Amino acid sequence: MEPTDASDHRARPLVVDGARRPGEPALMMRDVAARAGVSPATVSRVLNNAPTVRDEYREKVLAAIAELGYRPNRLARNLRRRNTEMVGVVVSDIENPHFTQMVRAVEDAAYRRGYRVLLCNTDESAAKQAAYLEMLAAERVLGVILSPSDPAAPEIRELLDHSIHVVAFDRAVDDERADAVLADGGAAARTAIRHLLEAGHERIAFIGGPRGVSTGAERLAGYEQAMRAAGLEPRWADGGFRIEGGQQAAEAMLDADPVPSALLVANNLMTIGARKALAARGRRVPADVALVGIDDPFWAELIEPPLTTLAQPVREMADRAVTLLLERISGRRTEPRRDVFDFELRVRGSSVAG
Amino acid sequence: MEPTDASDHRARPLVVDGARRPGEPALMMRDVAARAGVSPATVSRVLNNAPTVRDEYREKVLAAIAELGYRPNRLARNLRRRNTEMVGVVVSDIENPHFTQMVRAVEDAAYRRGYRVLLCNTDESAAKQAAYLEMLAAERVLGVILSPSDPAAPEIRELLDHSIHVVAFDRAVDDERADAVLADGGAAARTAIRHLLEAGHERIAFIGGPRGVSTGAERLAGYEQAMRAAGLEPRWADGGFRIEGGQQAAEAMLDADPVPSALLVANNLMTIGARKALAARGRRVPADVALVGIDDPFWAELIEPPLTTLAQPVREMADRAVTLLLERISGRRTEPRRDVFDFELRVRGSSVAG
DNA sequence: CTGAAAGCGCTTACAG
DNA sequence: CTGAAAGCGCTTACAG
Repeated sequence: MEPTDASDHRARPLVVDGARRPGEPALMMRDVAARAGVSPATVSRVLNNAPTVRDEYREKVLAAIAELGYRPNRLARNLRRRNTEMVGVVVSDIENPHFTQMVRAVEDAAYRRGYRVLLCNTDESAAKQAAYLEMLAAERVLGVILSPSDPAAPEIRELLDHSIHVVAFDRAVDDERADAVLADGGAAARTAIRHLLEAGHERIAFIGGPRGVSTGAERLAGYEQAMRAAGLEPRWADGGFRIEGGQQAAEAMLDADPVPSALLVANNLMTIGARKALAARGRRVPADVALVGIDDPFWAELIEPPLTTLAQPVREMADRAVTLLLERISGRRTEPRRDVFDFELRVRGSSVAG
Repeated sequence: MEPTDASDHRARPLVVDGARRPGEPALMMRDVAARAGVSPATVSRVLNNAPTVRDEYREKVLAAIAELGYRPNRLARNLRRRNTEMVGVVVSDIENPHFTQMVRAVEDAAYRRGYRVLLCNTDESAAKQAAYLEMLAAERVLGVILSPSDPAAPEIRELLDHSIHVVAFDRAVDDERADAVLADGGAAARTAIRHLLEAGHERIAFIGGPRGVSTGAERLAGYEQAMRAAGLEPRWADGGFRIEGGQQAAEAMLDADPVPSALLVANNLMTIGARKALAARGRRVPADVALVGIDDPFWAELIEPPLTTLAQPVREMADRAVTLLLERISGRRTEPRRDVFDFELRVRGSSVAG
């Protein structure tokens, strides 16, 4: 038996022949009202759990709903109430396990609270982000959880102007009225460098992401800072947060002189690319080159050697994002808020000799 | 002051700096109409690309829209038109890379055709599937692409009764009015067994999924059939399509006598579990035990040895599912249709000596 | 506590 | 080709 959740009010009618005939006009509130001998207003009150309905009526209405198999039309309610119960979730690549985890966690948190998720995948494209944000505005969603491809997009301002709440997730947005749930990528990079320094490395190179997004910029800054603090020369390349970019950047570094003894890679996709490059160049991990990746995708433990990572508390962060959104929606909070979480270093075989 | 039509009771201030002040009532069609000197009906026609609008008016309307920053309210259109541009996508676990690929591909195909995706994650729970399908019905989505946790759920019938189209994806549903886009899991299992027989294996065990869903049932049937045809005794266990289940099933098999020389695993999550079991028991792949997995997740090429898999053409299938849905929506087709795709064997290191 | 009536912001037959 | 008017199916002040 499945655990039944509270929202599951499936008092199922005995429909005589198994099904209403298809194509029949959908039932409306007034049909239920007629059957129950009350007004549509009363039906509406029952459906919305208004406390003021007499028990006798409530039961009649519930019975009529069950007998007829009535299903309210949300479209009408949404128009009347001028909003929906939907939350837009905008990510740049849902196939990236980091975002998959996040989408999953947001969906979960939203579902538990009675909200639904409209999924928007922007492919790191500013144009697609713009199209989606416009659509979310037109659709009058309650709020948007946004991991921006373009943090300065004018559509973000427009959403906020229309009082549609925005929570920046994972990556910051420029507009200061948005809430934000972020992880401290600068600290993550510094932690990683410290770990590699302790393991005796000095020639530590960095494969970074686009500096136009906050995660790209701050992870690079953290790396440079940690290297300079240790009296070492930073050396880095931009892999665009993509597999191929990571591979190309790593290949170039491995072909250069001196060859790095350790590689810090700024996201999980580029780490896949870096591993390909290492394999292609015949470099063993960690004997020849140590490898540390930011993000903790589930495959980190599947590969050989397992990948040392910096992990964000994705579920907690997703939960927080939904919480912040609901605080704003309910009006309990009006000032923007910015929560920053810490990464956690997970040492595995790719950075230390087994 | 703006030039206002006498009928416009809501004189609207000029927008000075490009941004409307937050909290102001949203612009409506009649505001645009007043500014352009036409009726709301004409604004609507322009917005919907009705061919009958005089060019001069069209331009005036477009200009007014741009100047005011008007964004139509989809909620109202949806109510009036009695539908939405949304498609529900229901999967049992979006974190399962197989479904991630599928959701991604469906989102892509839907986006290109102007539809949006409402994401529903059921966690293999019949109750959650029921709640989501009810919501999709209430929301009057155009259609549902469904990989069912519960193929016999009464909500599926209800959707179809309400003329909301359903395309079963990956897994079949009982109701015959639904379209279906499936892959031939029986043939996949037979192909896998043939491959292992050719490699000289005879003690081939199978880790299957729940027989309550079509993929679980038919992959098992294909395995049994192929084994019997080869004069071999089938041996299988149910791993519930989950990592832990796959691990437990594999451990039991490895502890039994005789130990299988090859393992066919019915989905990618259980394959992860099987690998854990093999590692825990100190069995080398493929030297001690060959391993073949159904599904071709991206991590199959990342691990050591790379995993031999049976791959579904997920993108093609997703495209087809969206196509079938749109055929039904447009009324171009009224009879249900069922498309079955073939898996493809991808031989990698886990099943043949390197 | 309940009902009649207005209204959410569009679209679309209908008449001109 | 265009506009006035009705209506999509609910919710919610308002009056009783």
